[in-house]
Amino acid sequence: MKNVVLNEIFNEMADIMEILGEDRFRINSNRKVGRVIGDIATDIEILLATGELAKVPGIGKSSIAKIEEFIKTGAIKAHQELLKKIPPKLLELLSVPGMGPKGVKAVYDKLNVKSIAELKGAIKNGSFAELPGFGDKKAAAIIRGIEFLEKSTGRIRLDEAVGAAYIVTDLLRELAGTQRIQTAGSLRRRVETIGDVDILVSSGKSKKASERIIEGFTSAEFVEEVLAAGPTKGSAIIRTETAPVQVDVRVVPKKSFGAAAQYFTGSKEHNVRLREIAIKAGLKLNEYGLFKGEKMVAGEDEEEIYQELKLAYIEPLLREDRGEVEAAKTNSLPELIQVGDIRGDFHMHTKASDGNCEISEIAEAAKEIGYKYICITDHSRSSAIANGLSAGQLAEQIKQIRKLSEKIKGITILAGSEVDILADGSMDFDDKLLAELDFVIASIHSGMASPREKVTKRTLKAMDNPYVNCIGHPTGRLIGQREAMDLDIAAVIKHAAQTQTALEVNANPWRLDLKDIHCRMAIASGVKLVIGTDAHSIGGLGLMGFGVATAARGWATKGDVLNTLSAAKIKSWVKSKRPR
DNA sequence: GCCGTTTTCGGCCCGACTGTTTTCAGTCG
Repeated sequence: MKNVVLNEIFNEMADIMEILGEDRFRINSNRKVGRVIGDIATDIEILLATGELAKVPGIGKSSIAKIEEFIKTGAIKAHQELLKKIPPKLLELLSVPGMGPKGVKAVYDKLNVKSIAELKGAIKNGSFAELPGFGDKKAAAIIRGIEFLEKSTGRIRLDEAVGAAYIVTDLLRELAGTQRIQTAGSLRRRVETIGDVDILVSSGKSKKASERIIEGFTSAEFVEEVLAAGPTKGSAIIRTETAPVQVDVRVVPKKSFGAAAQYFTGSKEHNVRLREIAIKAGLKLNEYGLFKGEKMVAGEDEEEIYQELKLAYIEPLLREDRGEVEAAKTNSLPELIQVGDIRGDFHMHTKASDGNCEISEIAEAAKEIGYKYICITDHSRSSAIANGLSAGQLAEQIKQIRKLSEKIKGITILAGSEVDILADGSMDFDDKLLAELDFVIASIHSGMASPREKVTKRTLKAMDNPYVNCIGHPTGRLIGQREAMDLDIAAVIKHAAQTQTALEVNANPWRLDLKDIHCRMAIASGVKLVIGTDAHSIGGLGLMGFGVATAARGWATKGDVLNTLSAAKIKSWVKSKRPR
């Protein structure tokens, strides 16, 4: 798919135009085109060919011409022209916290600084601080920004963000004057990676109460560095078990709590849409409330804001300006799947392969959660590193599972396997053995760097096997660590629909694979999702929420997810693909 | 550059904090 590279091109054009000081509305427009392309789950070439692209909001004639040019020639002239206007490394300066387009233009024009390395030099020799509008403090802030950039790994995983949020909310709860506490931002929307953690607090009326809360936060022992501390907002880098995390705390009055929650949950693009709707209705929306003139018409609760704007309530998970505002207008939002709808977990490992607990232990733990069934899916023999089971060992395990499922009351234990898809697309076990299993997940664990055609073909062939019920972690990505395979996801989804094969939403926060927009694409094609925690321990079962959130971000309803069915229904679903 | 139950022209989201300023621009979210 050319979506990703087009997304980058349009963003780069916007960045360059911003440095050059061009019209900000055109800049915004280009940025929006980039984002919209990045969010689209369908191959942009297909959209272009079918004429659907013209219907996508935000993409106009001029952008369509550019996209067409790119698909035909592999480049966009306007983009090339812009690139000629600035030195290649200048854009990296924008990534330094504290350096915006104006700052970049100033250091380039006046000091001929063309890269982060040269910026460092200009700060060291003092020329930076002498620029008009700059100074010693700004110089120090930029140096800190560069250091942060050098040591940080960028965005953090969801589980890390959740951990950081706990550290801070635990403290805030203990502080005098705090009333309601709510995590907001991308963490509340359960975006796959988080830049910084936003936490919202409501406090009593006095300004002092608010100041004390910010002070309590910024002076906490876990704070490594205070980035900003005003009367209502504090921003700090905190220590966590894994990485340093930036946390922003905002204190708002009780009557504005809902408006602030709405505002700080974002996404920015979603909020822009809401404010536009407000303006058209003669209202004004900000973090303090929805106003008609001076009068507040909504603000204490989030729901009333949407209500007053004549929109159905939009769940945080959907607030990305990916069509949810339009759906809210016509009251056609999906009823999203929730953790409570999940009746069982399909993907887990035990001591037999690379897990650390017994089947009985994980079954009891699952029963405790309230599941009606689990499916044991240890690795197959080719996953030697993961101590994969031989055919004989799996046959033994199946017997063991049947006995345990009888013995442990209140939960059904299904016998499954996470079978390797071999290099030629065949399965690591023969069909006779696979036929003994209740559910088969097929996964690629090797040759992930192979060319697109090869990894795609492998996956398609696996789905042709009548005993394969689900493709595990279809793209193989590890967030922040390993790129996804160069898989033709559109082809995989199409074939999944044709072969009645489900696609996994691996709930492990390292994976979240399929990711949200791929889930949406699969659902649109009628493909069922299976949410699996890929637990390697009892604690791993607790990751289900991340998978459910990811599916819901892809607009999944209960009906789109196999985990919401009973064990009996699962069995008949499996049976319907098998030869009679 | 994009868009239209106030518009095919004339608009286009909002506020906190910081630093360098004597009233505001830049950056961030």
